Amino acid sequence: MSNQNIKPTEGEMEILQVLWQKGNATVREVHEALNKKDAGYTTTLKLMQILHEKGMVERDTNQKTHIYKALVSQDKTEKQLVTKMIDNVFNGSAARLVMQALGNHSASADEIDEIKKYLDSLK
Amino acid sequence: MSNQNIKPTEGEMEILQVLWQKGNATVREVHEALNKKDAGYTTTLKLMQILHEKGMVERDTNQKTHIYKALVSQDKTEKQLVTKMIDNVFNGSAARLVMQALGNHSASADEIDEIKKYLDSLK
DNA sequence: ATTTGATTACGAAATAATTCGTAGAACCTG
DNA sequence: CAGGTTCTACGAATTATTTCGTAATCAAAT
Repeated sequence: MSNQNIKPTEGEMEILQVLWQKGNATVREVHEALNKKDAGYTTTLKLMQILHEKGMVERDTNQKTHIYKALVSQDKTEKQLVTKMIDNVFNGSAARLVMQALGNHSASADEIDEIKKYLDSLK
Repeated sequence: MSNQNIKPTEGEMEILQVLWQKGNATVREVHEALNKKDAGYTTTLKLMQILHEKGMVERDTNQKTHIYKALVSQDKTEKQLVTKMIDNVFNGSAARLVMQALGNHSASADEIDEIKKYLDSLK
């Protein structure tokens, strides 16, 4: 099976998102992107090192300051998390998740149209 | 603020779901409903006791065998989890979550119809 | 060359979550 | 009532996750 089990923790997810958004980045860049009052620099560093151990990111160590890049795809990771939530929370019903997501959250009229179009394209 | 912060852990969620489904239940009933190879009876018990400490379930202790019942609403809990995922994983876009959930093939044709109806009802 | 500042490595503390062992109480059944 | 079973309580072990302190390394600047 070529299926690596992607299961980033919450802290790891925060970092992955910065990497997905920036393409690649140094520890400092990531750390500043998530300017959380709580965590220190070495905390971010450590998490990124763990991500590297786990094979979820790669890094270029040619320079003193390493440059990180996500190896796991955003799409696959999101899918995995969503699937897990559908199973764990919504008893396997994607529809229930969708309705819960739309019922509360300010889904704008635009978003709703977008989703409709998407549904039609699924058929 | 009347907003209790519902943040069940994964293990707690499993139990809550059984309680939501059954209405109320003993520890044994819950434990058997989730017949996981891994966990022993007292593990389930402990988790339910923790849920009780945290105020997420109530229990009737008149009989030797206690009867548990969820206090937090399924709807609110699901909403909270979904909202958190939208924020943490999808940068605030409910639409992105929805599409990810539907793109999955986990949605049947029936479900898709249901969602369409729901969207129409939204205005 | 020496200092200063930024970086990585790494272990370990702190926190959170799960799992289990054991003791004692309550309830049968004979 | 004695023995066996089921239950709760509770502490503690285990595992996972996050956070930090410190040392070593490197680079830049004086």
